[in-house]
Amino acid sequence: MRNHALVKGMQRAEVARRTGTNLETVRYYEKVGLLPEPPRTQSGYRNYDTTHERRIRFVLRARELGFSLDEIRALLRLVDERDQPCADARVVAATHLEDVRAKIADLRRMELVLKDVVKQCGDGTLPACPLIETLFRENAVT
Amino acid sequence: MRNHALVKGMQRAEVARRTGTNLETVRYYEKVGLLPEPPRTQSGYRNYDTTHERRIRFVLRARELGFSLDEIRALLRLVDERDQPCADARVVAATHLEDVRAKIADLRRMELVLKDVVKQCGDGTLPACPLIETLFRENAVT
DNA sequence: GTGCAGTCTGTAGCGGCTACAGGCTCAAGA
DNA sequence: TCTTGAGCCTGTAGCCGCTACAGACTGCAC
Repeated sequence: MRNHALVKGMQRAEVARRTGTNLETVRYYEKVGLLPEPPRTQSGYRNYDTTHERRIRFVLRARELGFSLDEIRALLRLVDERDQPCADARVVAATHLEDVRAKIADLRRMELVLKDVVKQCGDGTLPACPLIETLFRENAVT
Repeated sequence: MRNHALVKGMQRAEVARRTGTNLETVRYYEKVGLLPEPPRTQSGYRNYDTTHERRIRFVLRARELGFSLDEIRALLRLVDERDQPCADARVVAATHLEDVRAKIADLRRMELVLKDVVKQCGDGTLPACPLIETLFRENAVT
């Protein structure tokens, strides 16, 4: 049984395909310390297994939620090193949630102004352009 | 009258201070073609006037509204070259408005998930961490 | 054996700045 | 007059999160 080539691994292209990651991104994540260095074949090819795949998925899901790579590194360190990571992980997530809310607030301010100027521009046949005048005026956003 | 050293200009530090721009950013905007090259003094110092200041403010306001430098270049080209820039400018702004709305939608999705996991984590004393389990699970964001 | 696809490495590029090194210039003070 | 220090000049490198490409090697099919 053990001789059955214990859990045959996969190469970079396969793990990328299975996780929906760009091929180069996998190597990048390894380089920046998000992914442990996989074992290599005799000729130096990387050999991934399901733990790598699982970890890549973690990174991708966290990226989808907008976590920075630094935050993800922190989360993964908690996972790896702490028995009870929840309190610390919660802090990371709560801080990030505040960042996300701040970004939303910024974007909503932009949206309001943009919506207004586009409306004022009407069909664009005005002699003076409200958009351009807004941009030349001070305190466009307030 | 004309001999009165026609409109004495200012140097980079002053125009930066007056517009609230970082000193280096002014040079950067010149380098990437958002700002025309100002005249130089005999010793090569840049000499800005109020038209440069006005243009820098335009760029800053547009940045506050989230326009990319490419979009700003396009807007400025319209200002410089078109008699009636409003129709084209409106298209640039409307397109950007759509981008902003898409970003808001993305962030709101993130916010919902994050809010939920932070809430589930409670005070962080749970044995299993809902946040971390969510990240290891597929389709964190849906 | 020969082709071709896959992998390896290192490096450069994107956007939008920001910062710093190393050299010049300029104005004020001793 | 000489010096000192602040300001300006240039070019270049760094930040983030990838992405892409060059040039060399490997591995598999025909």
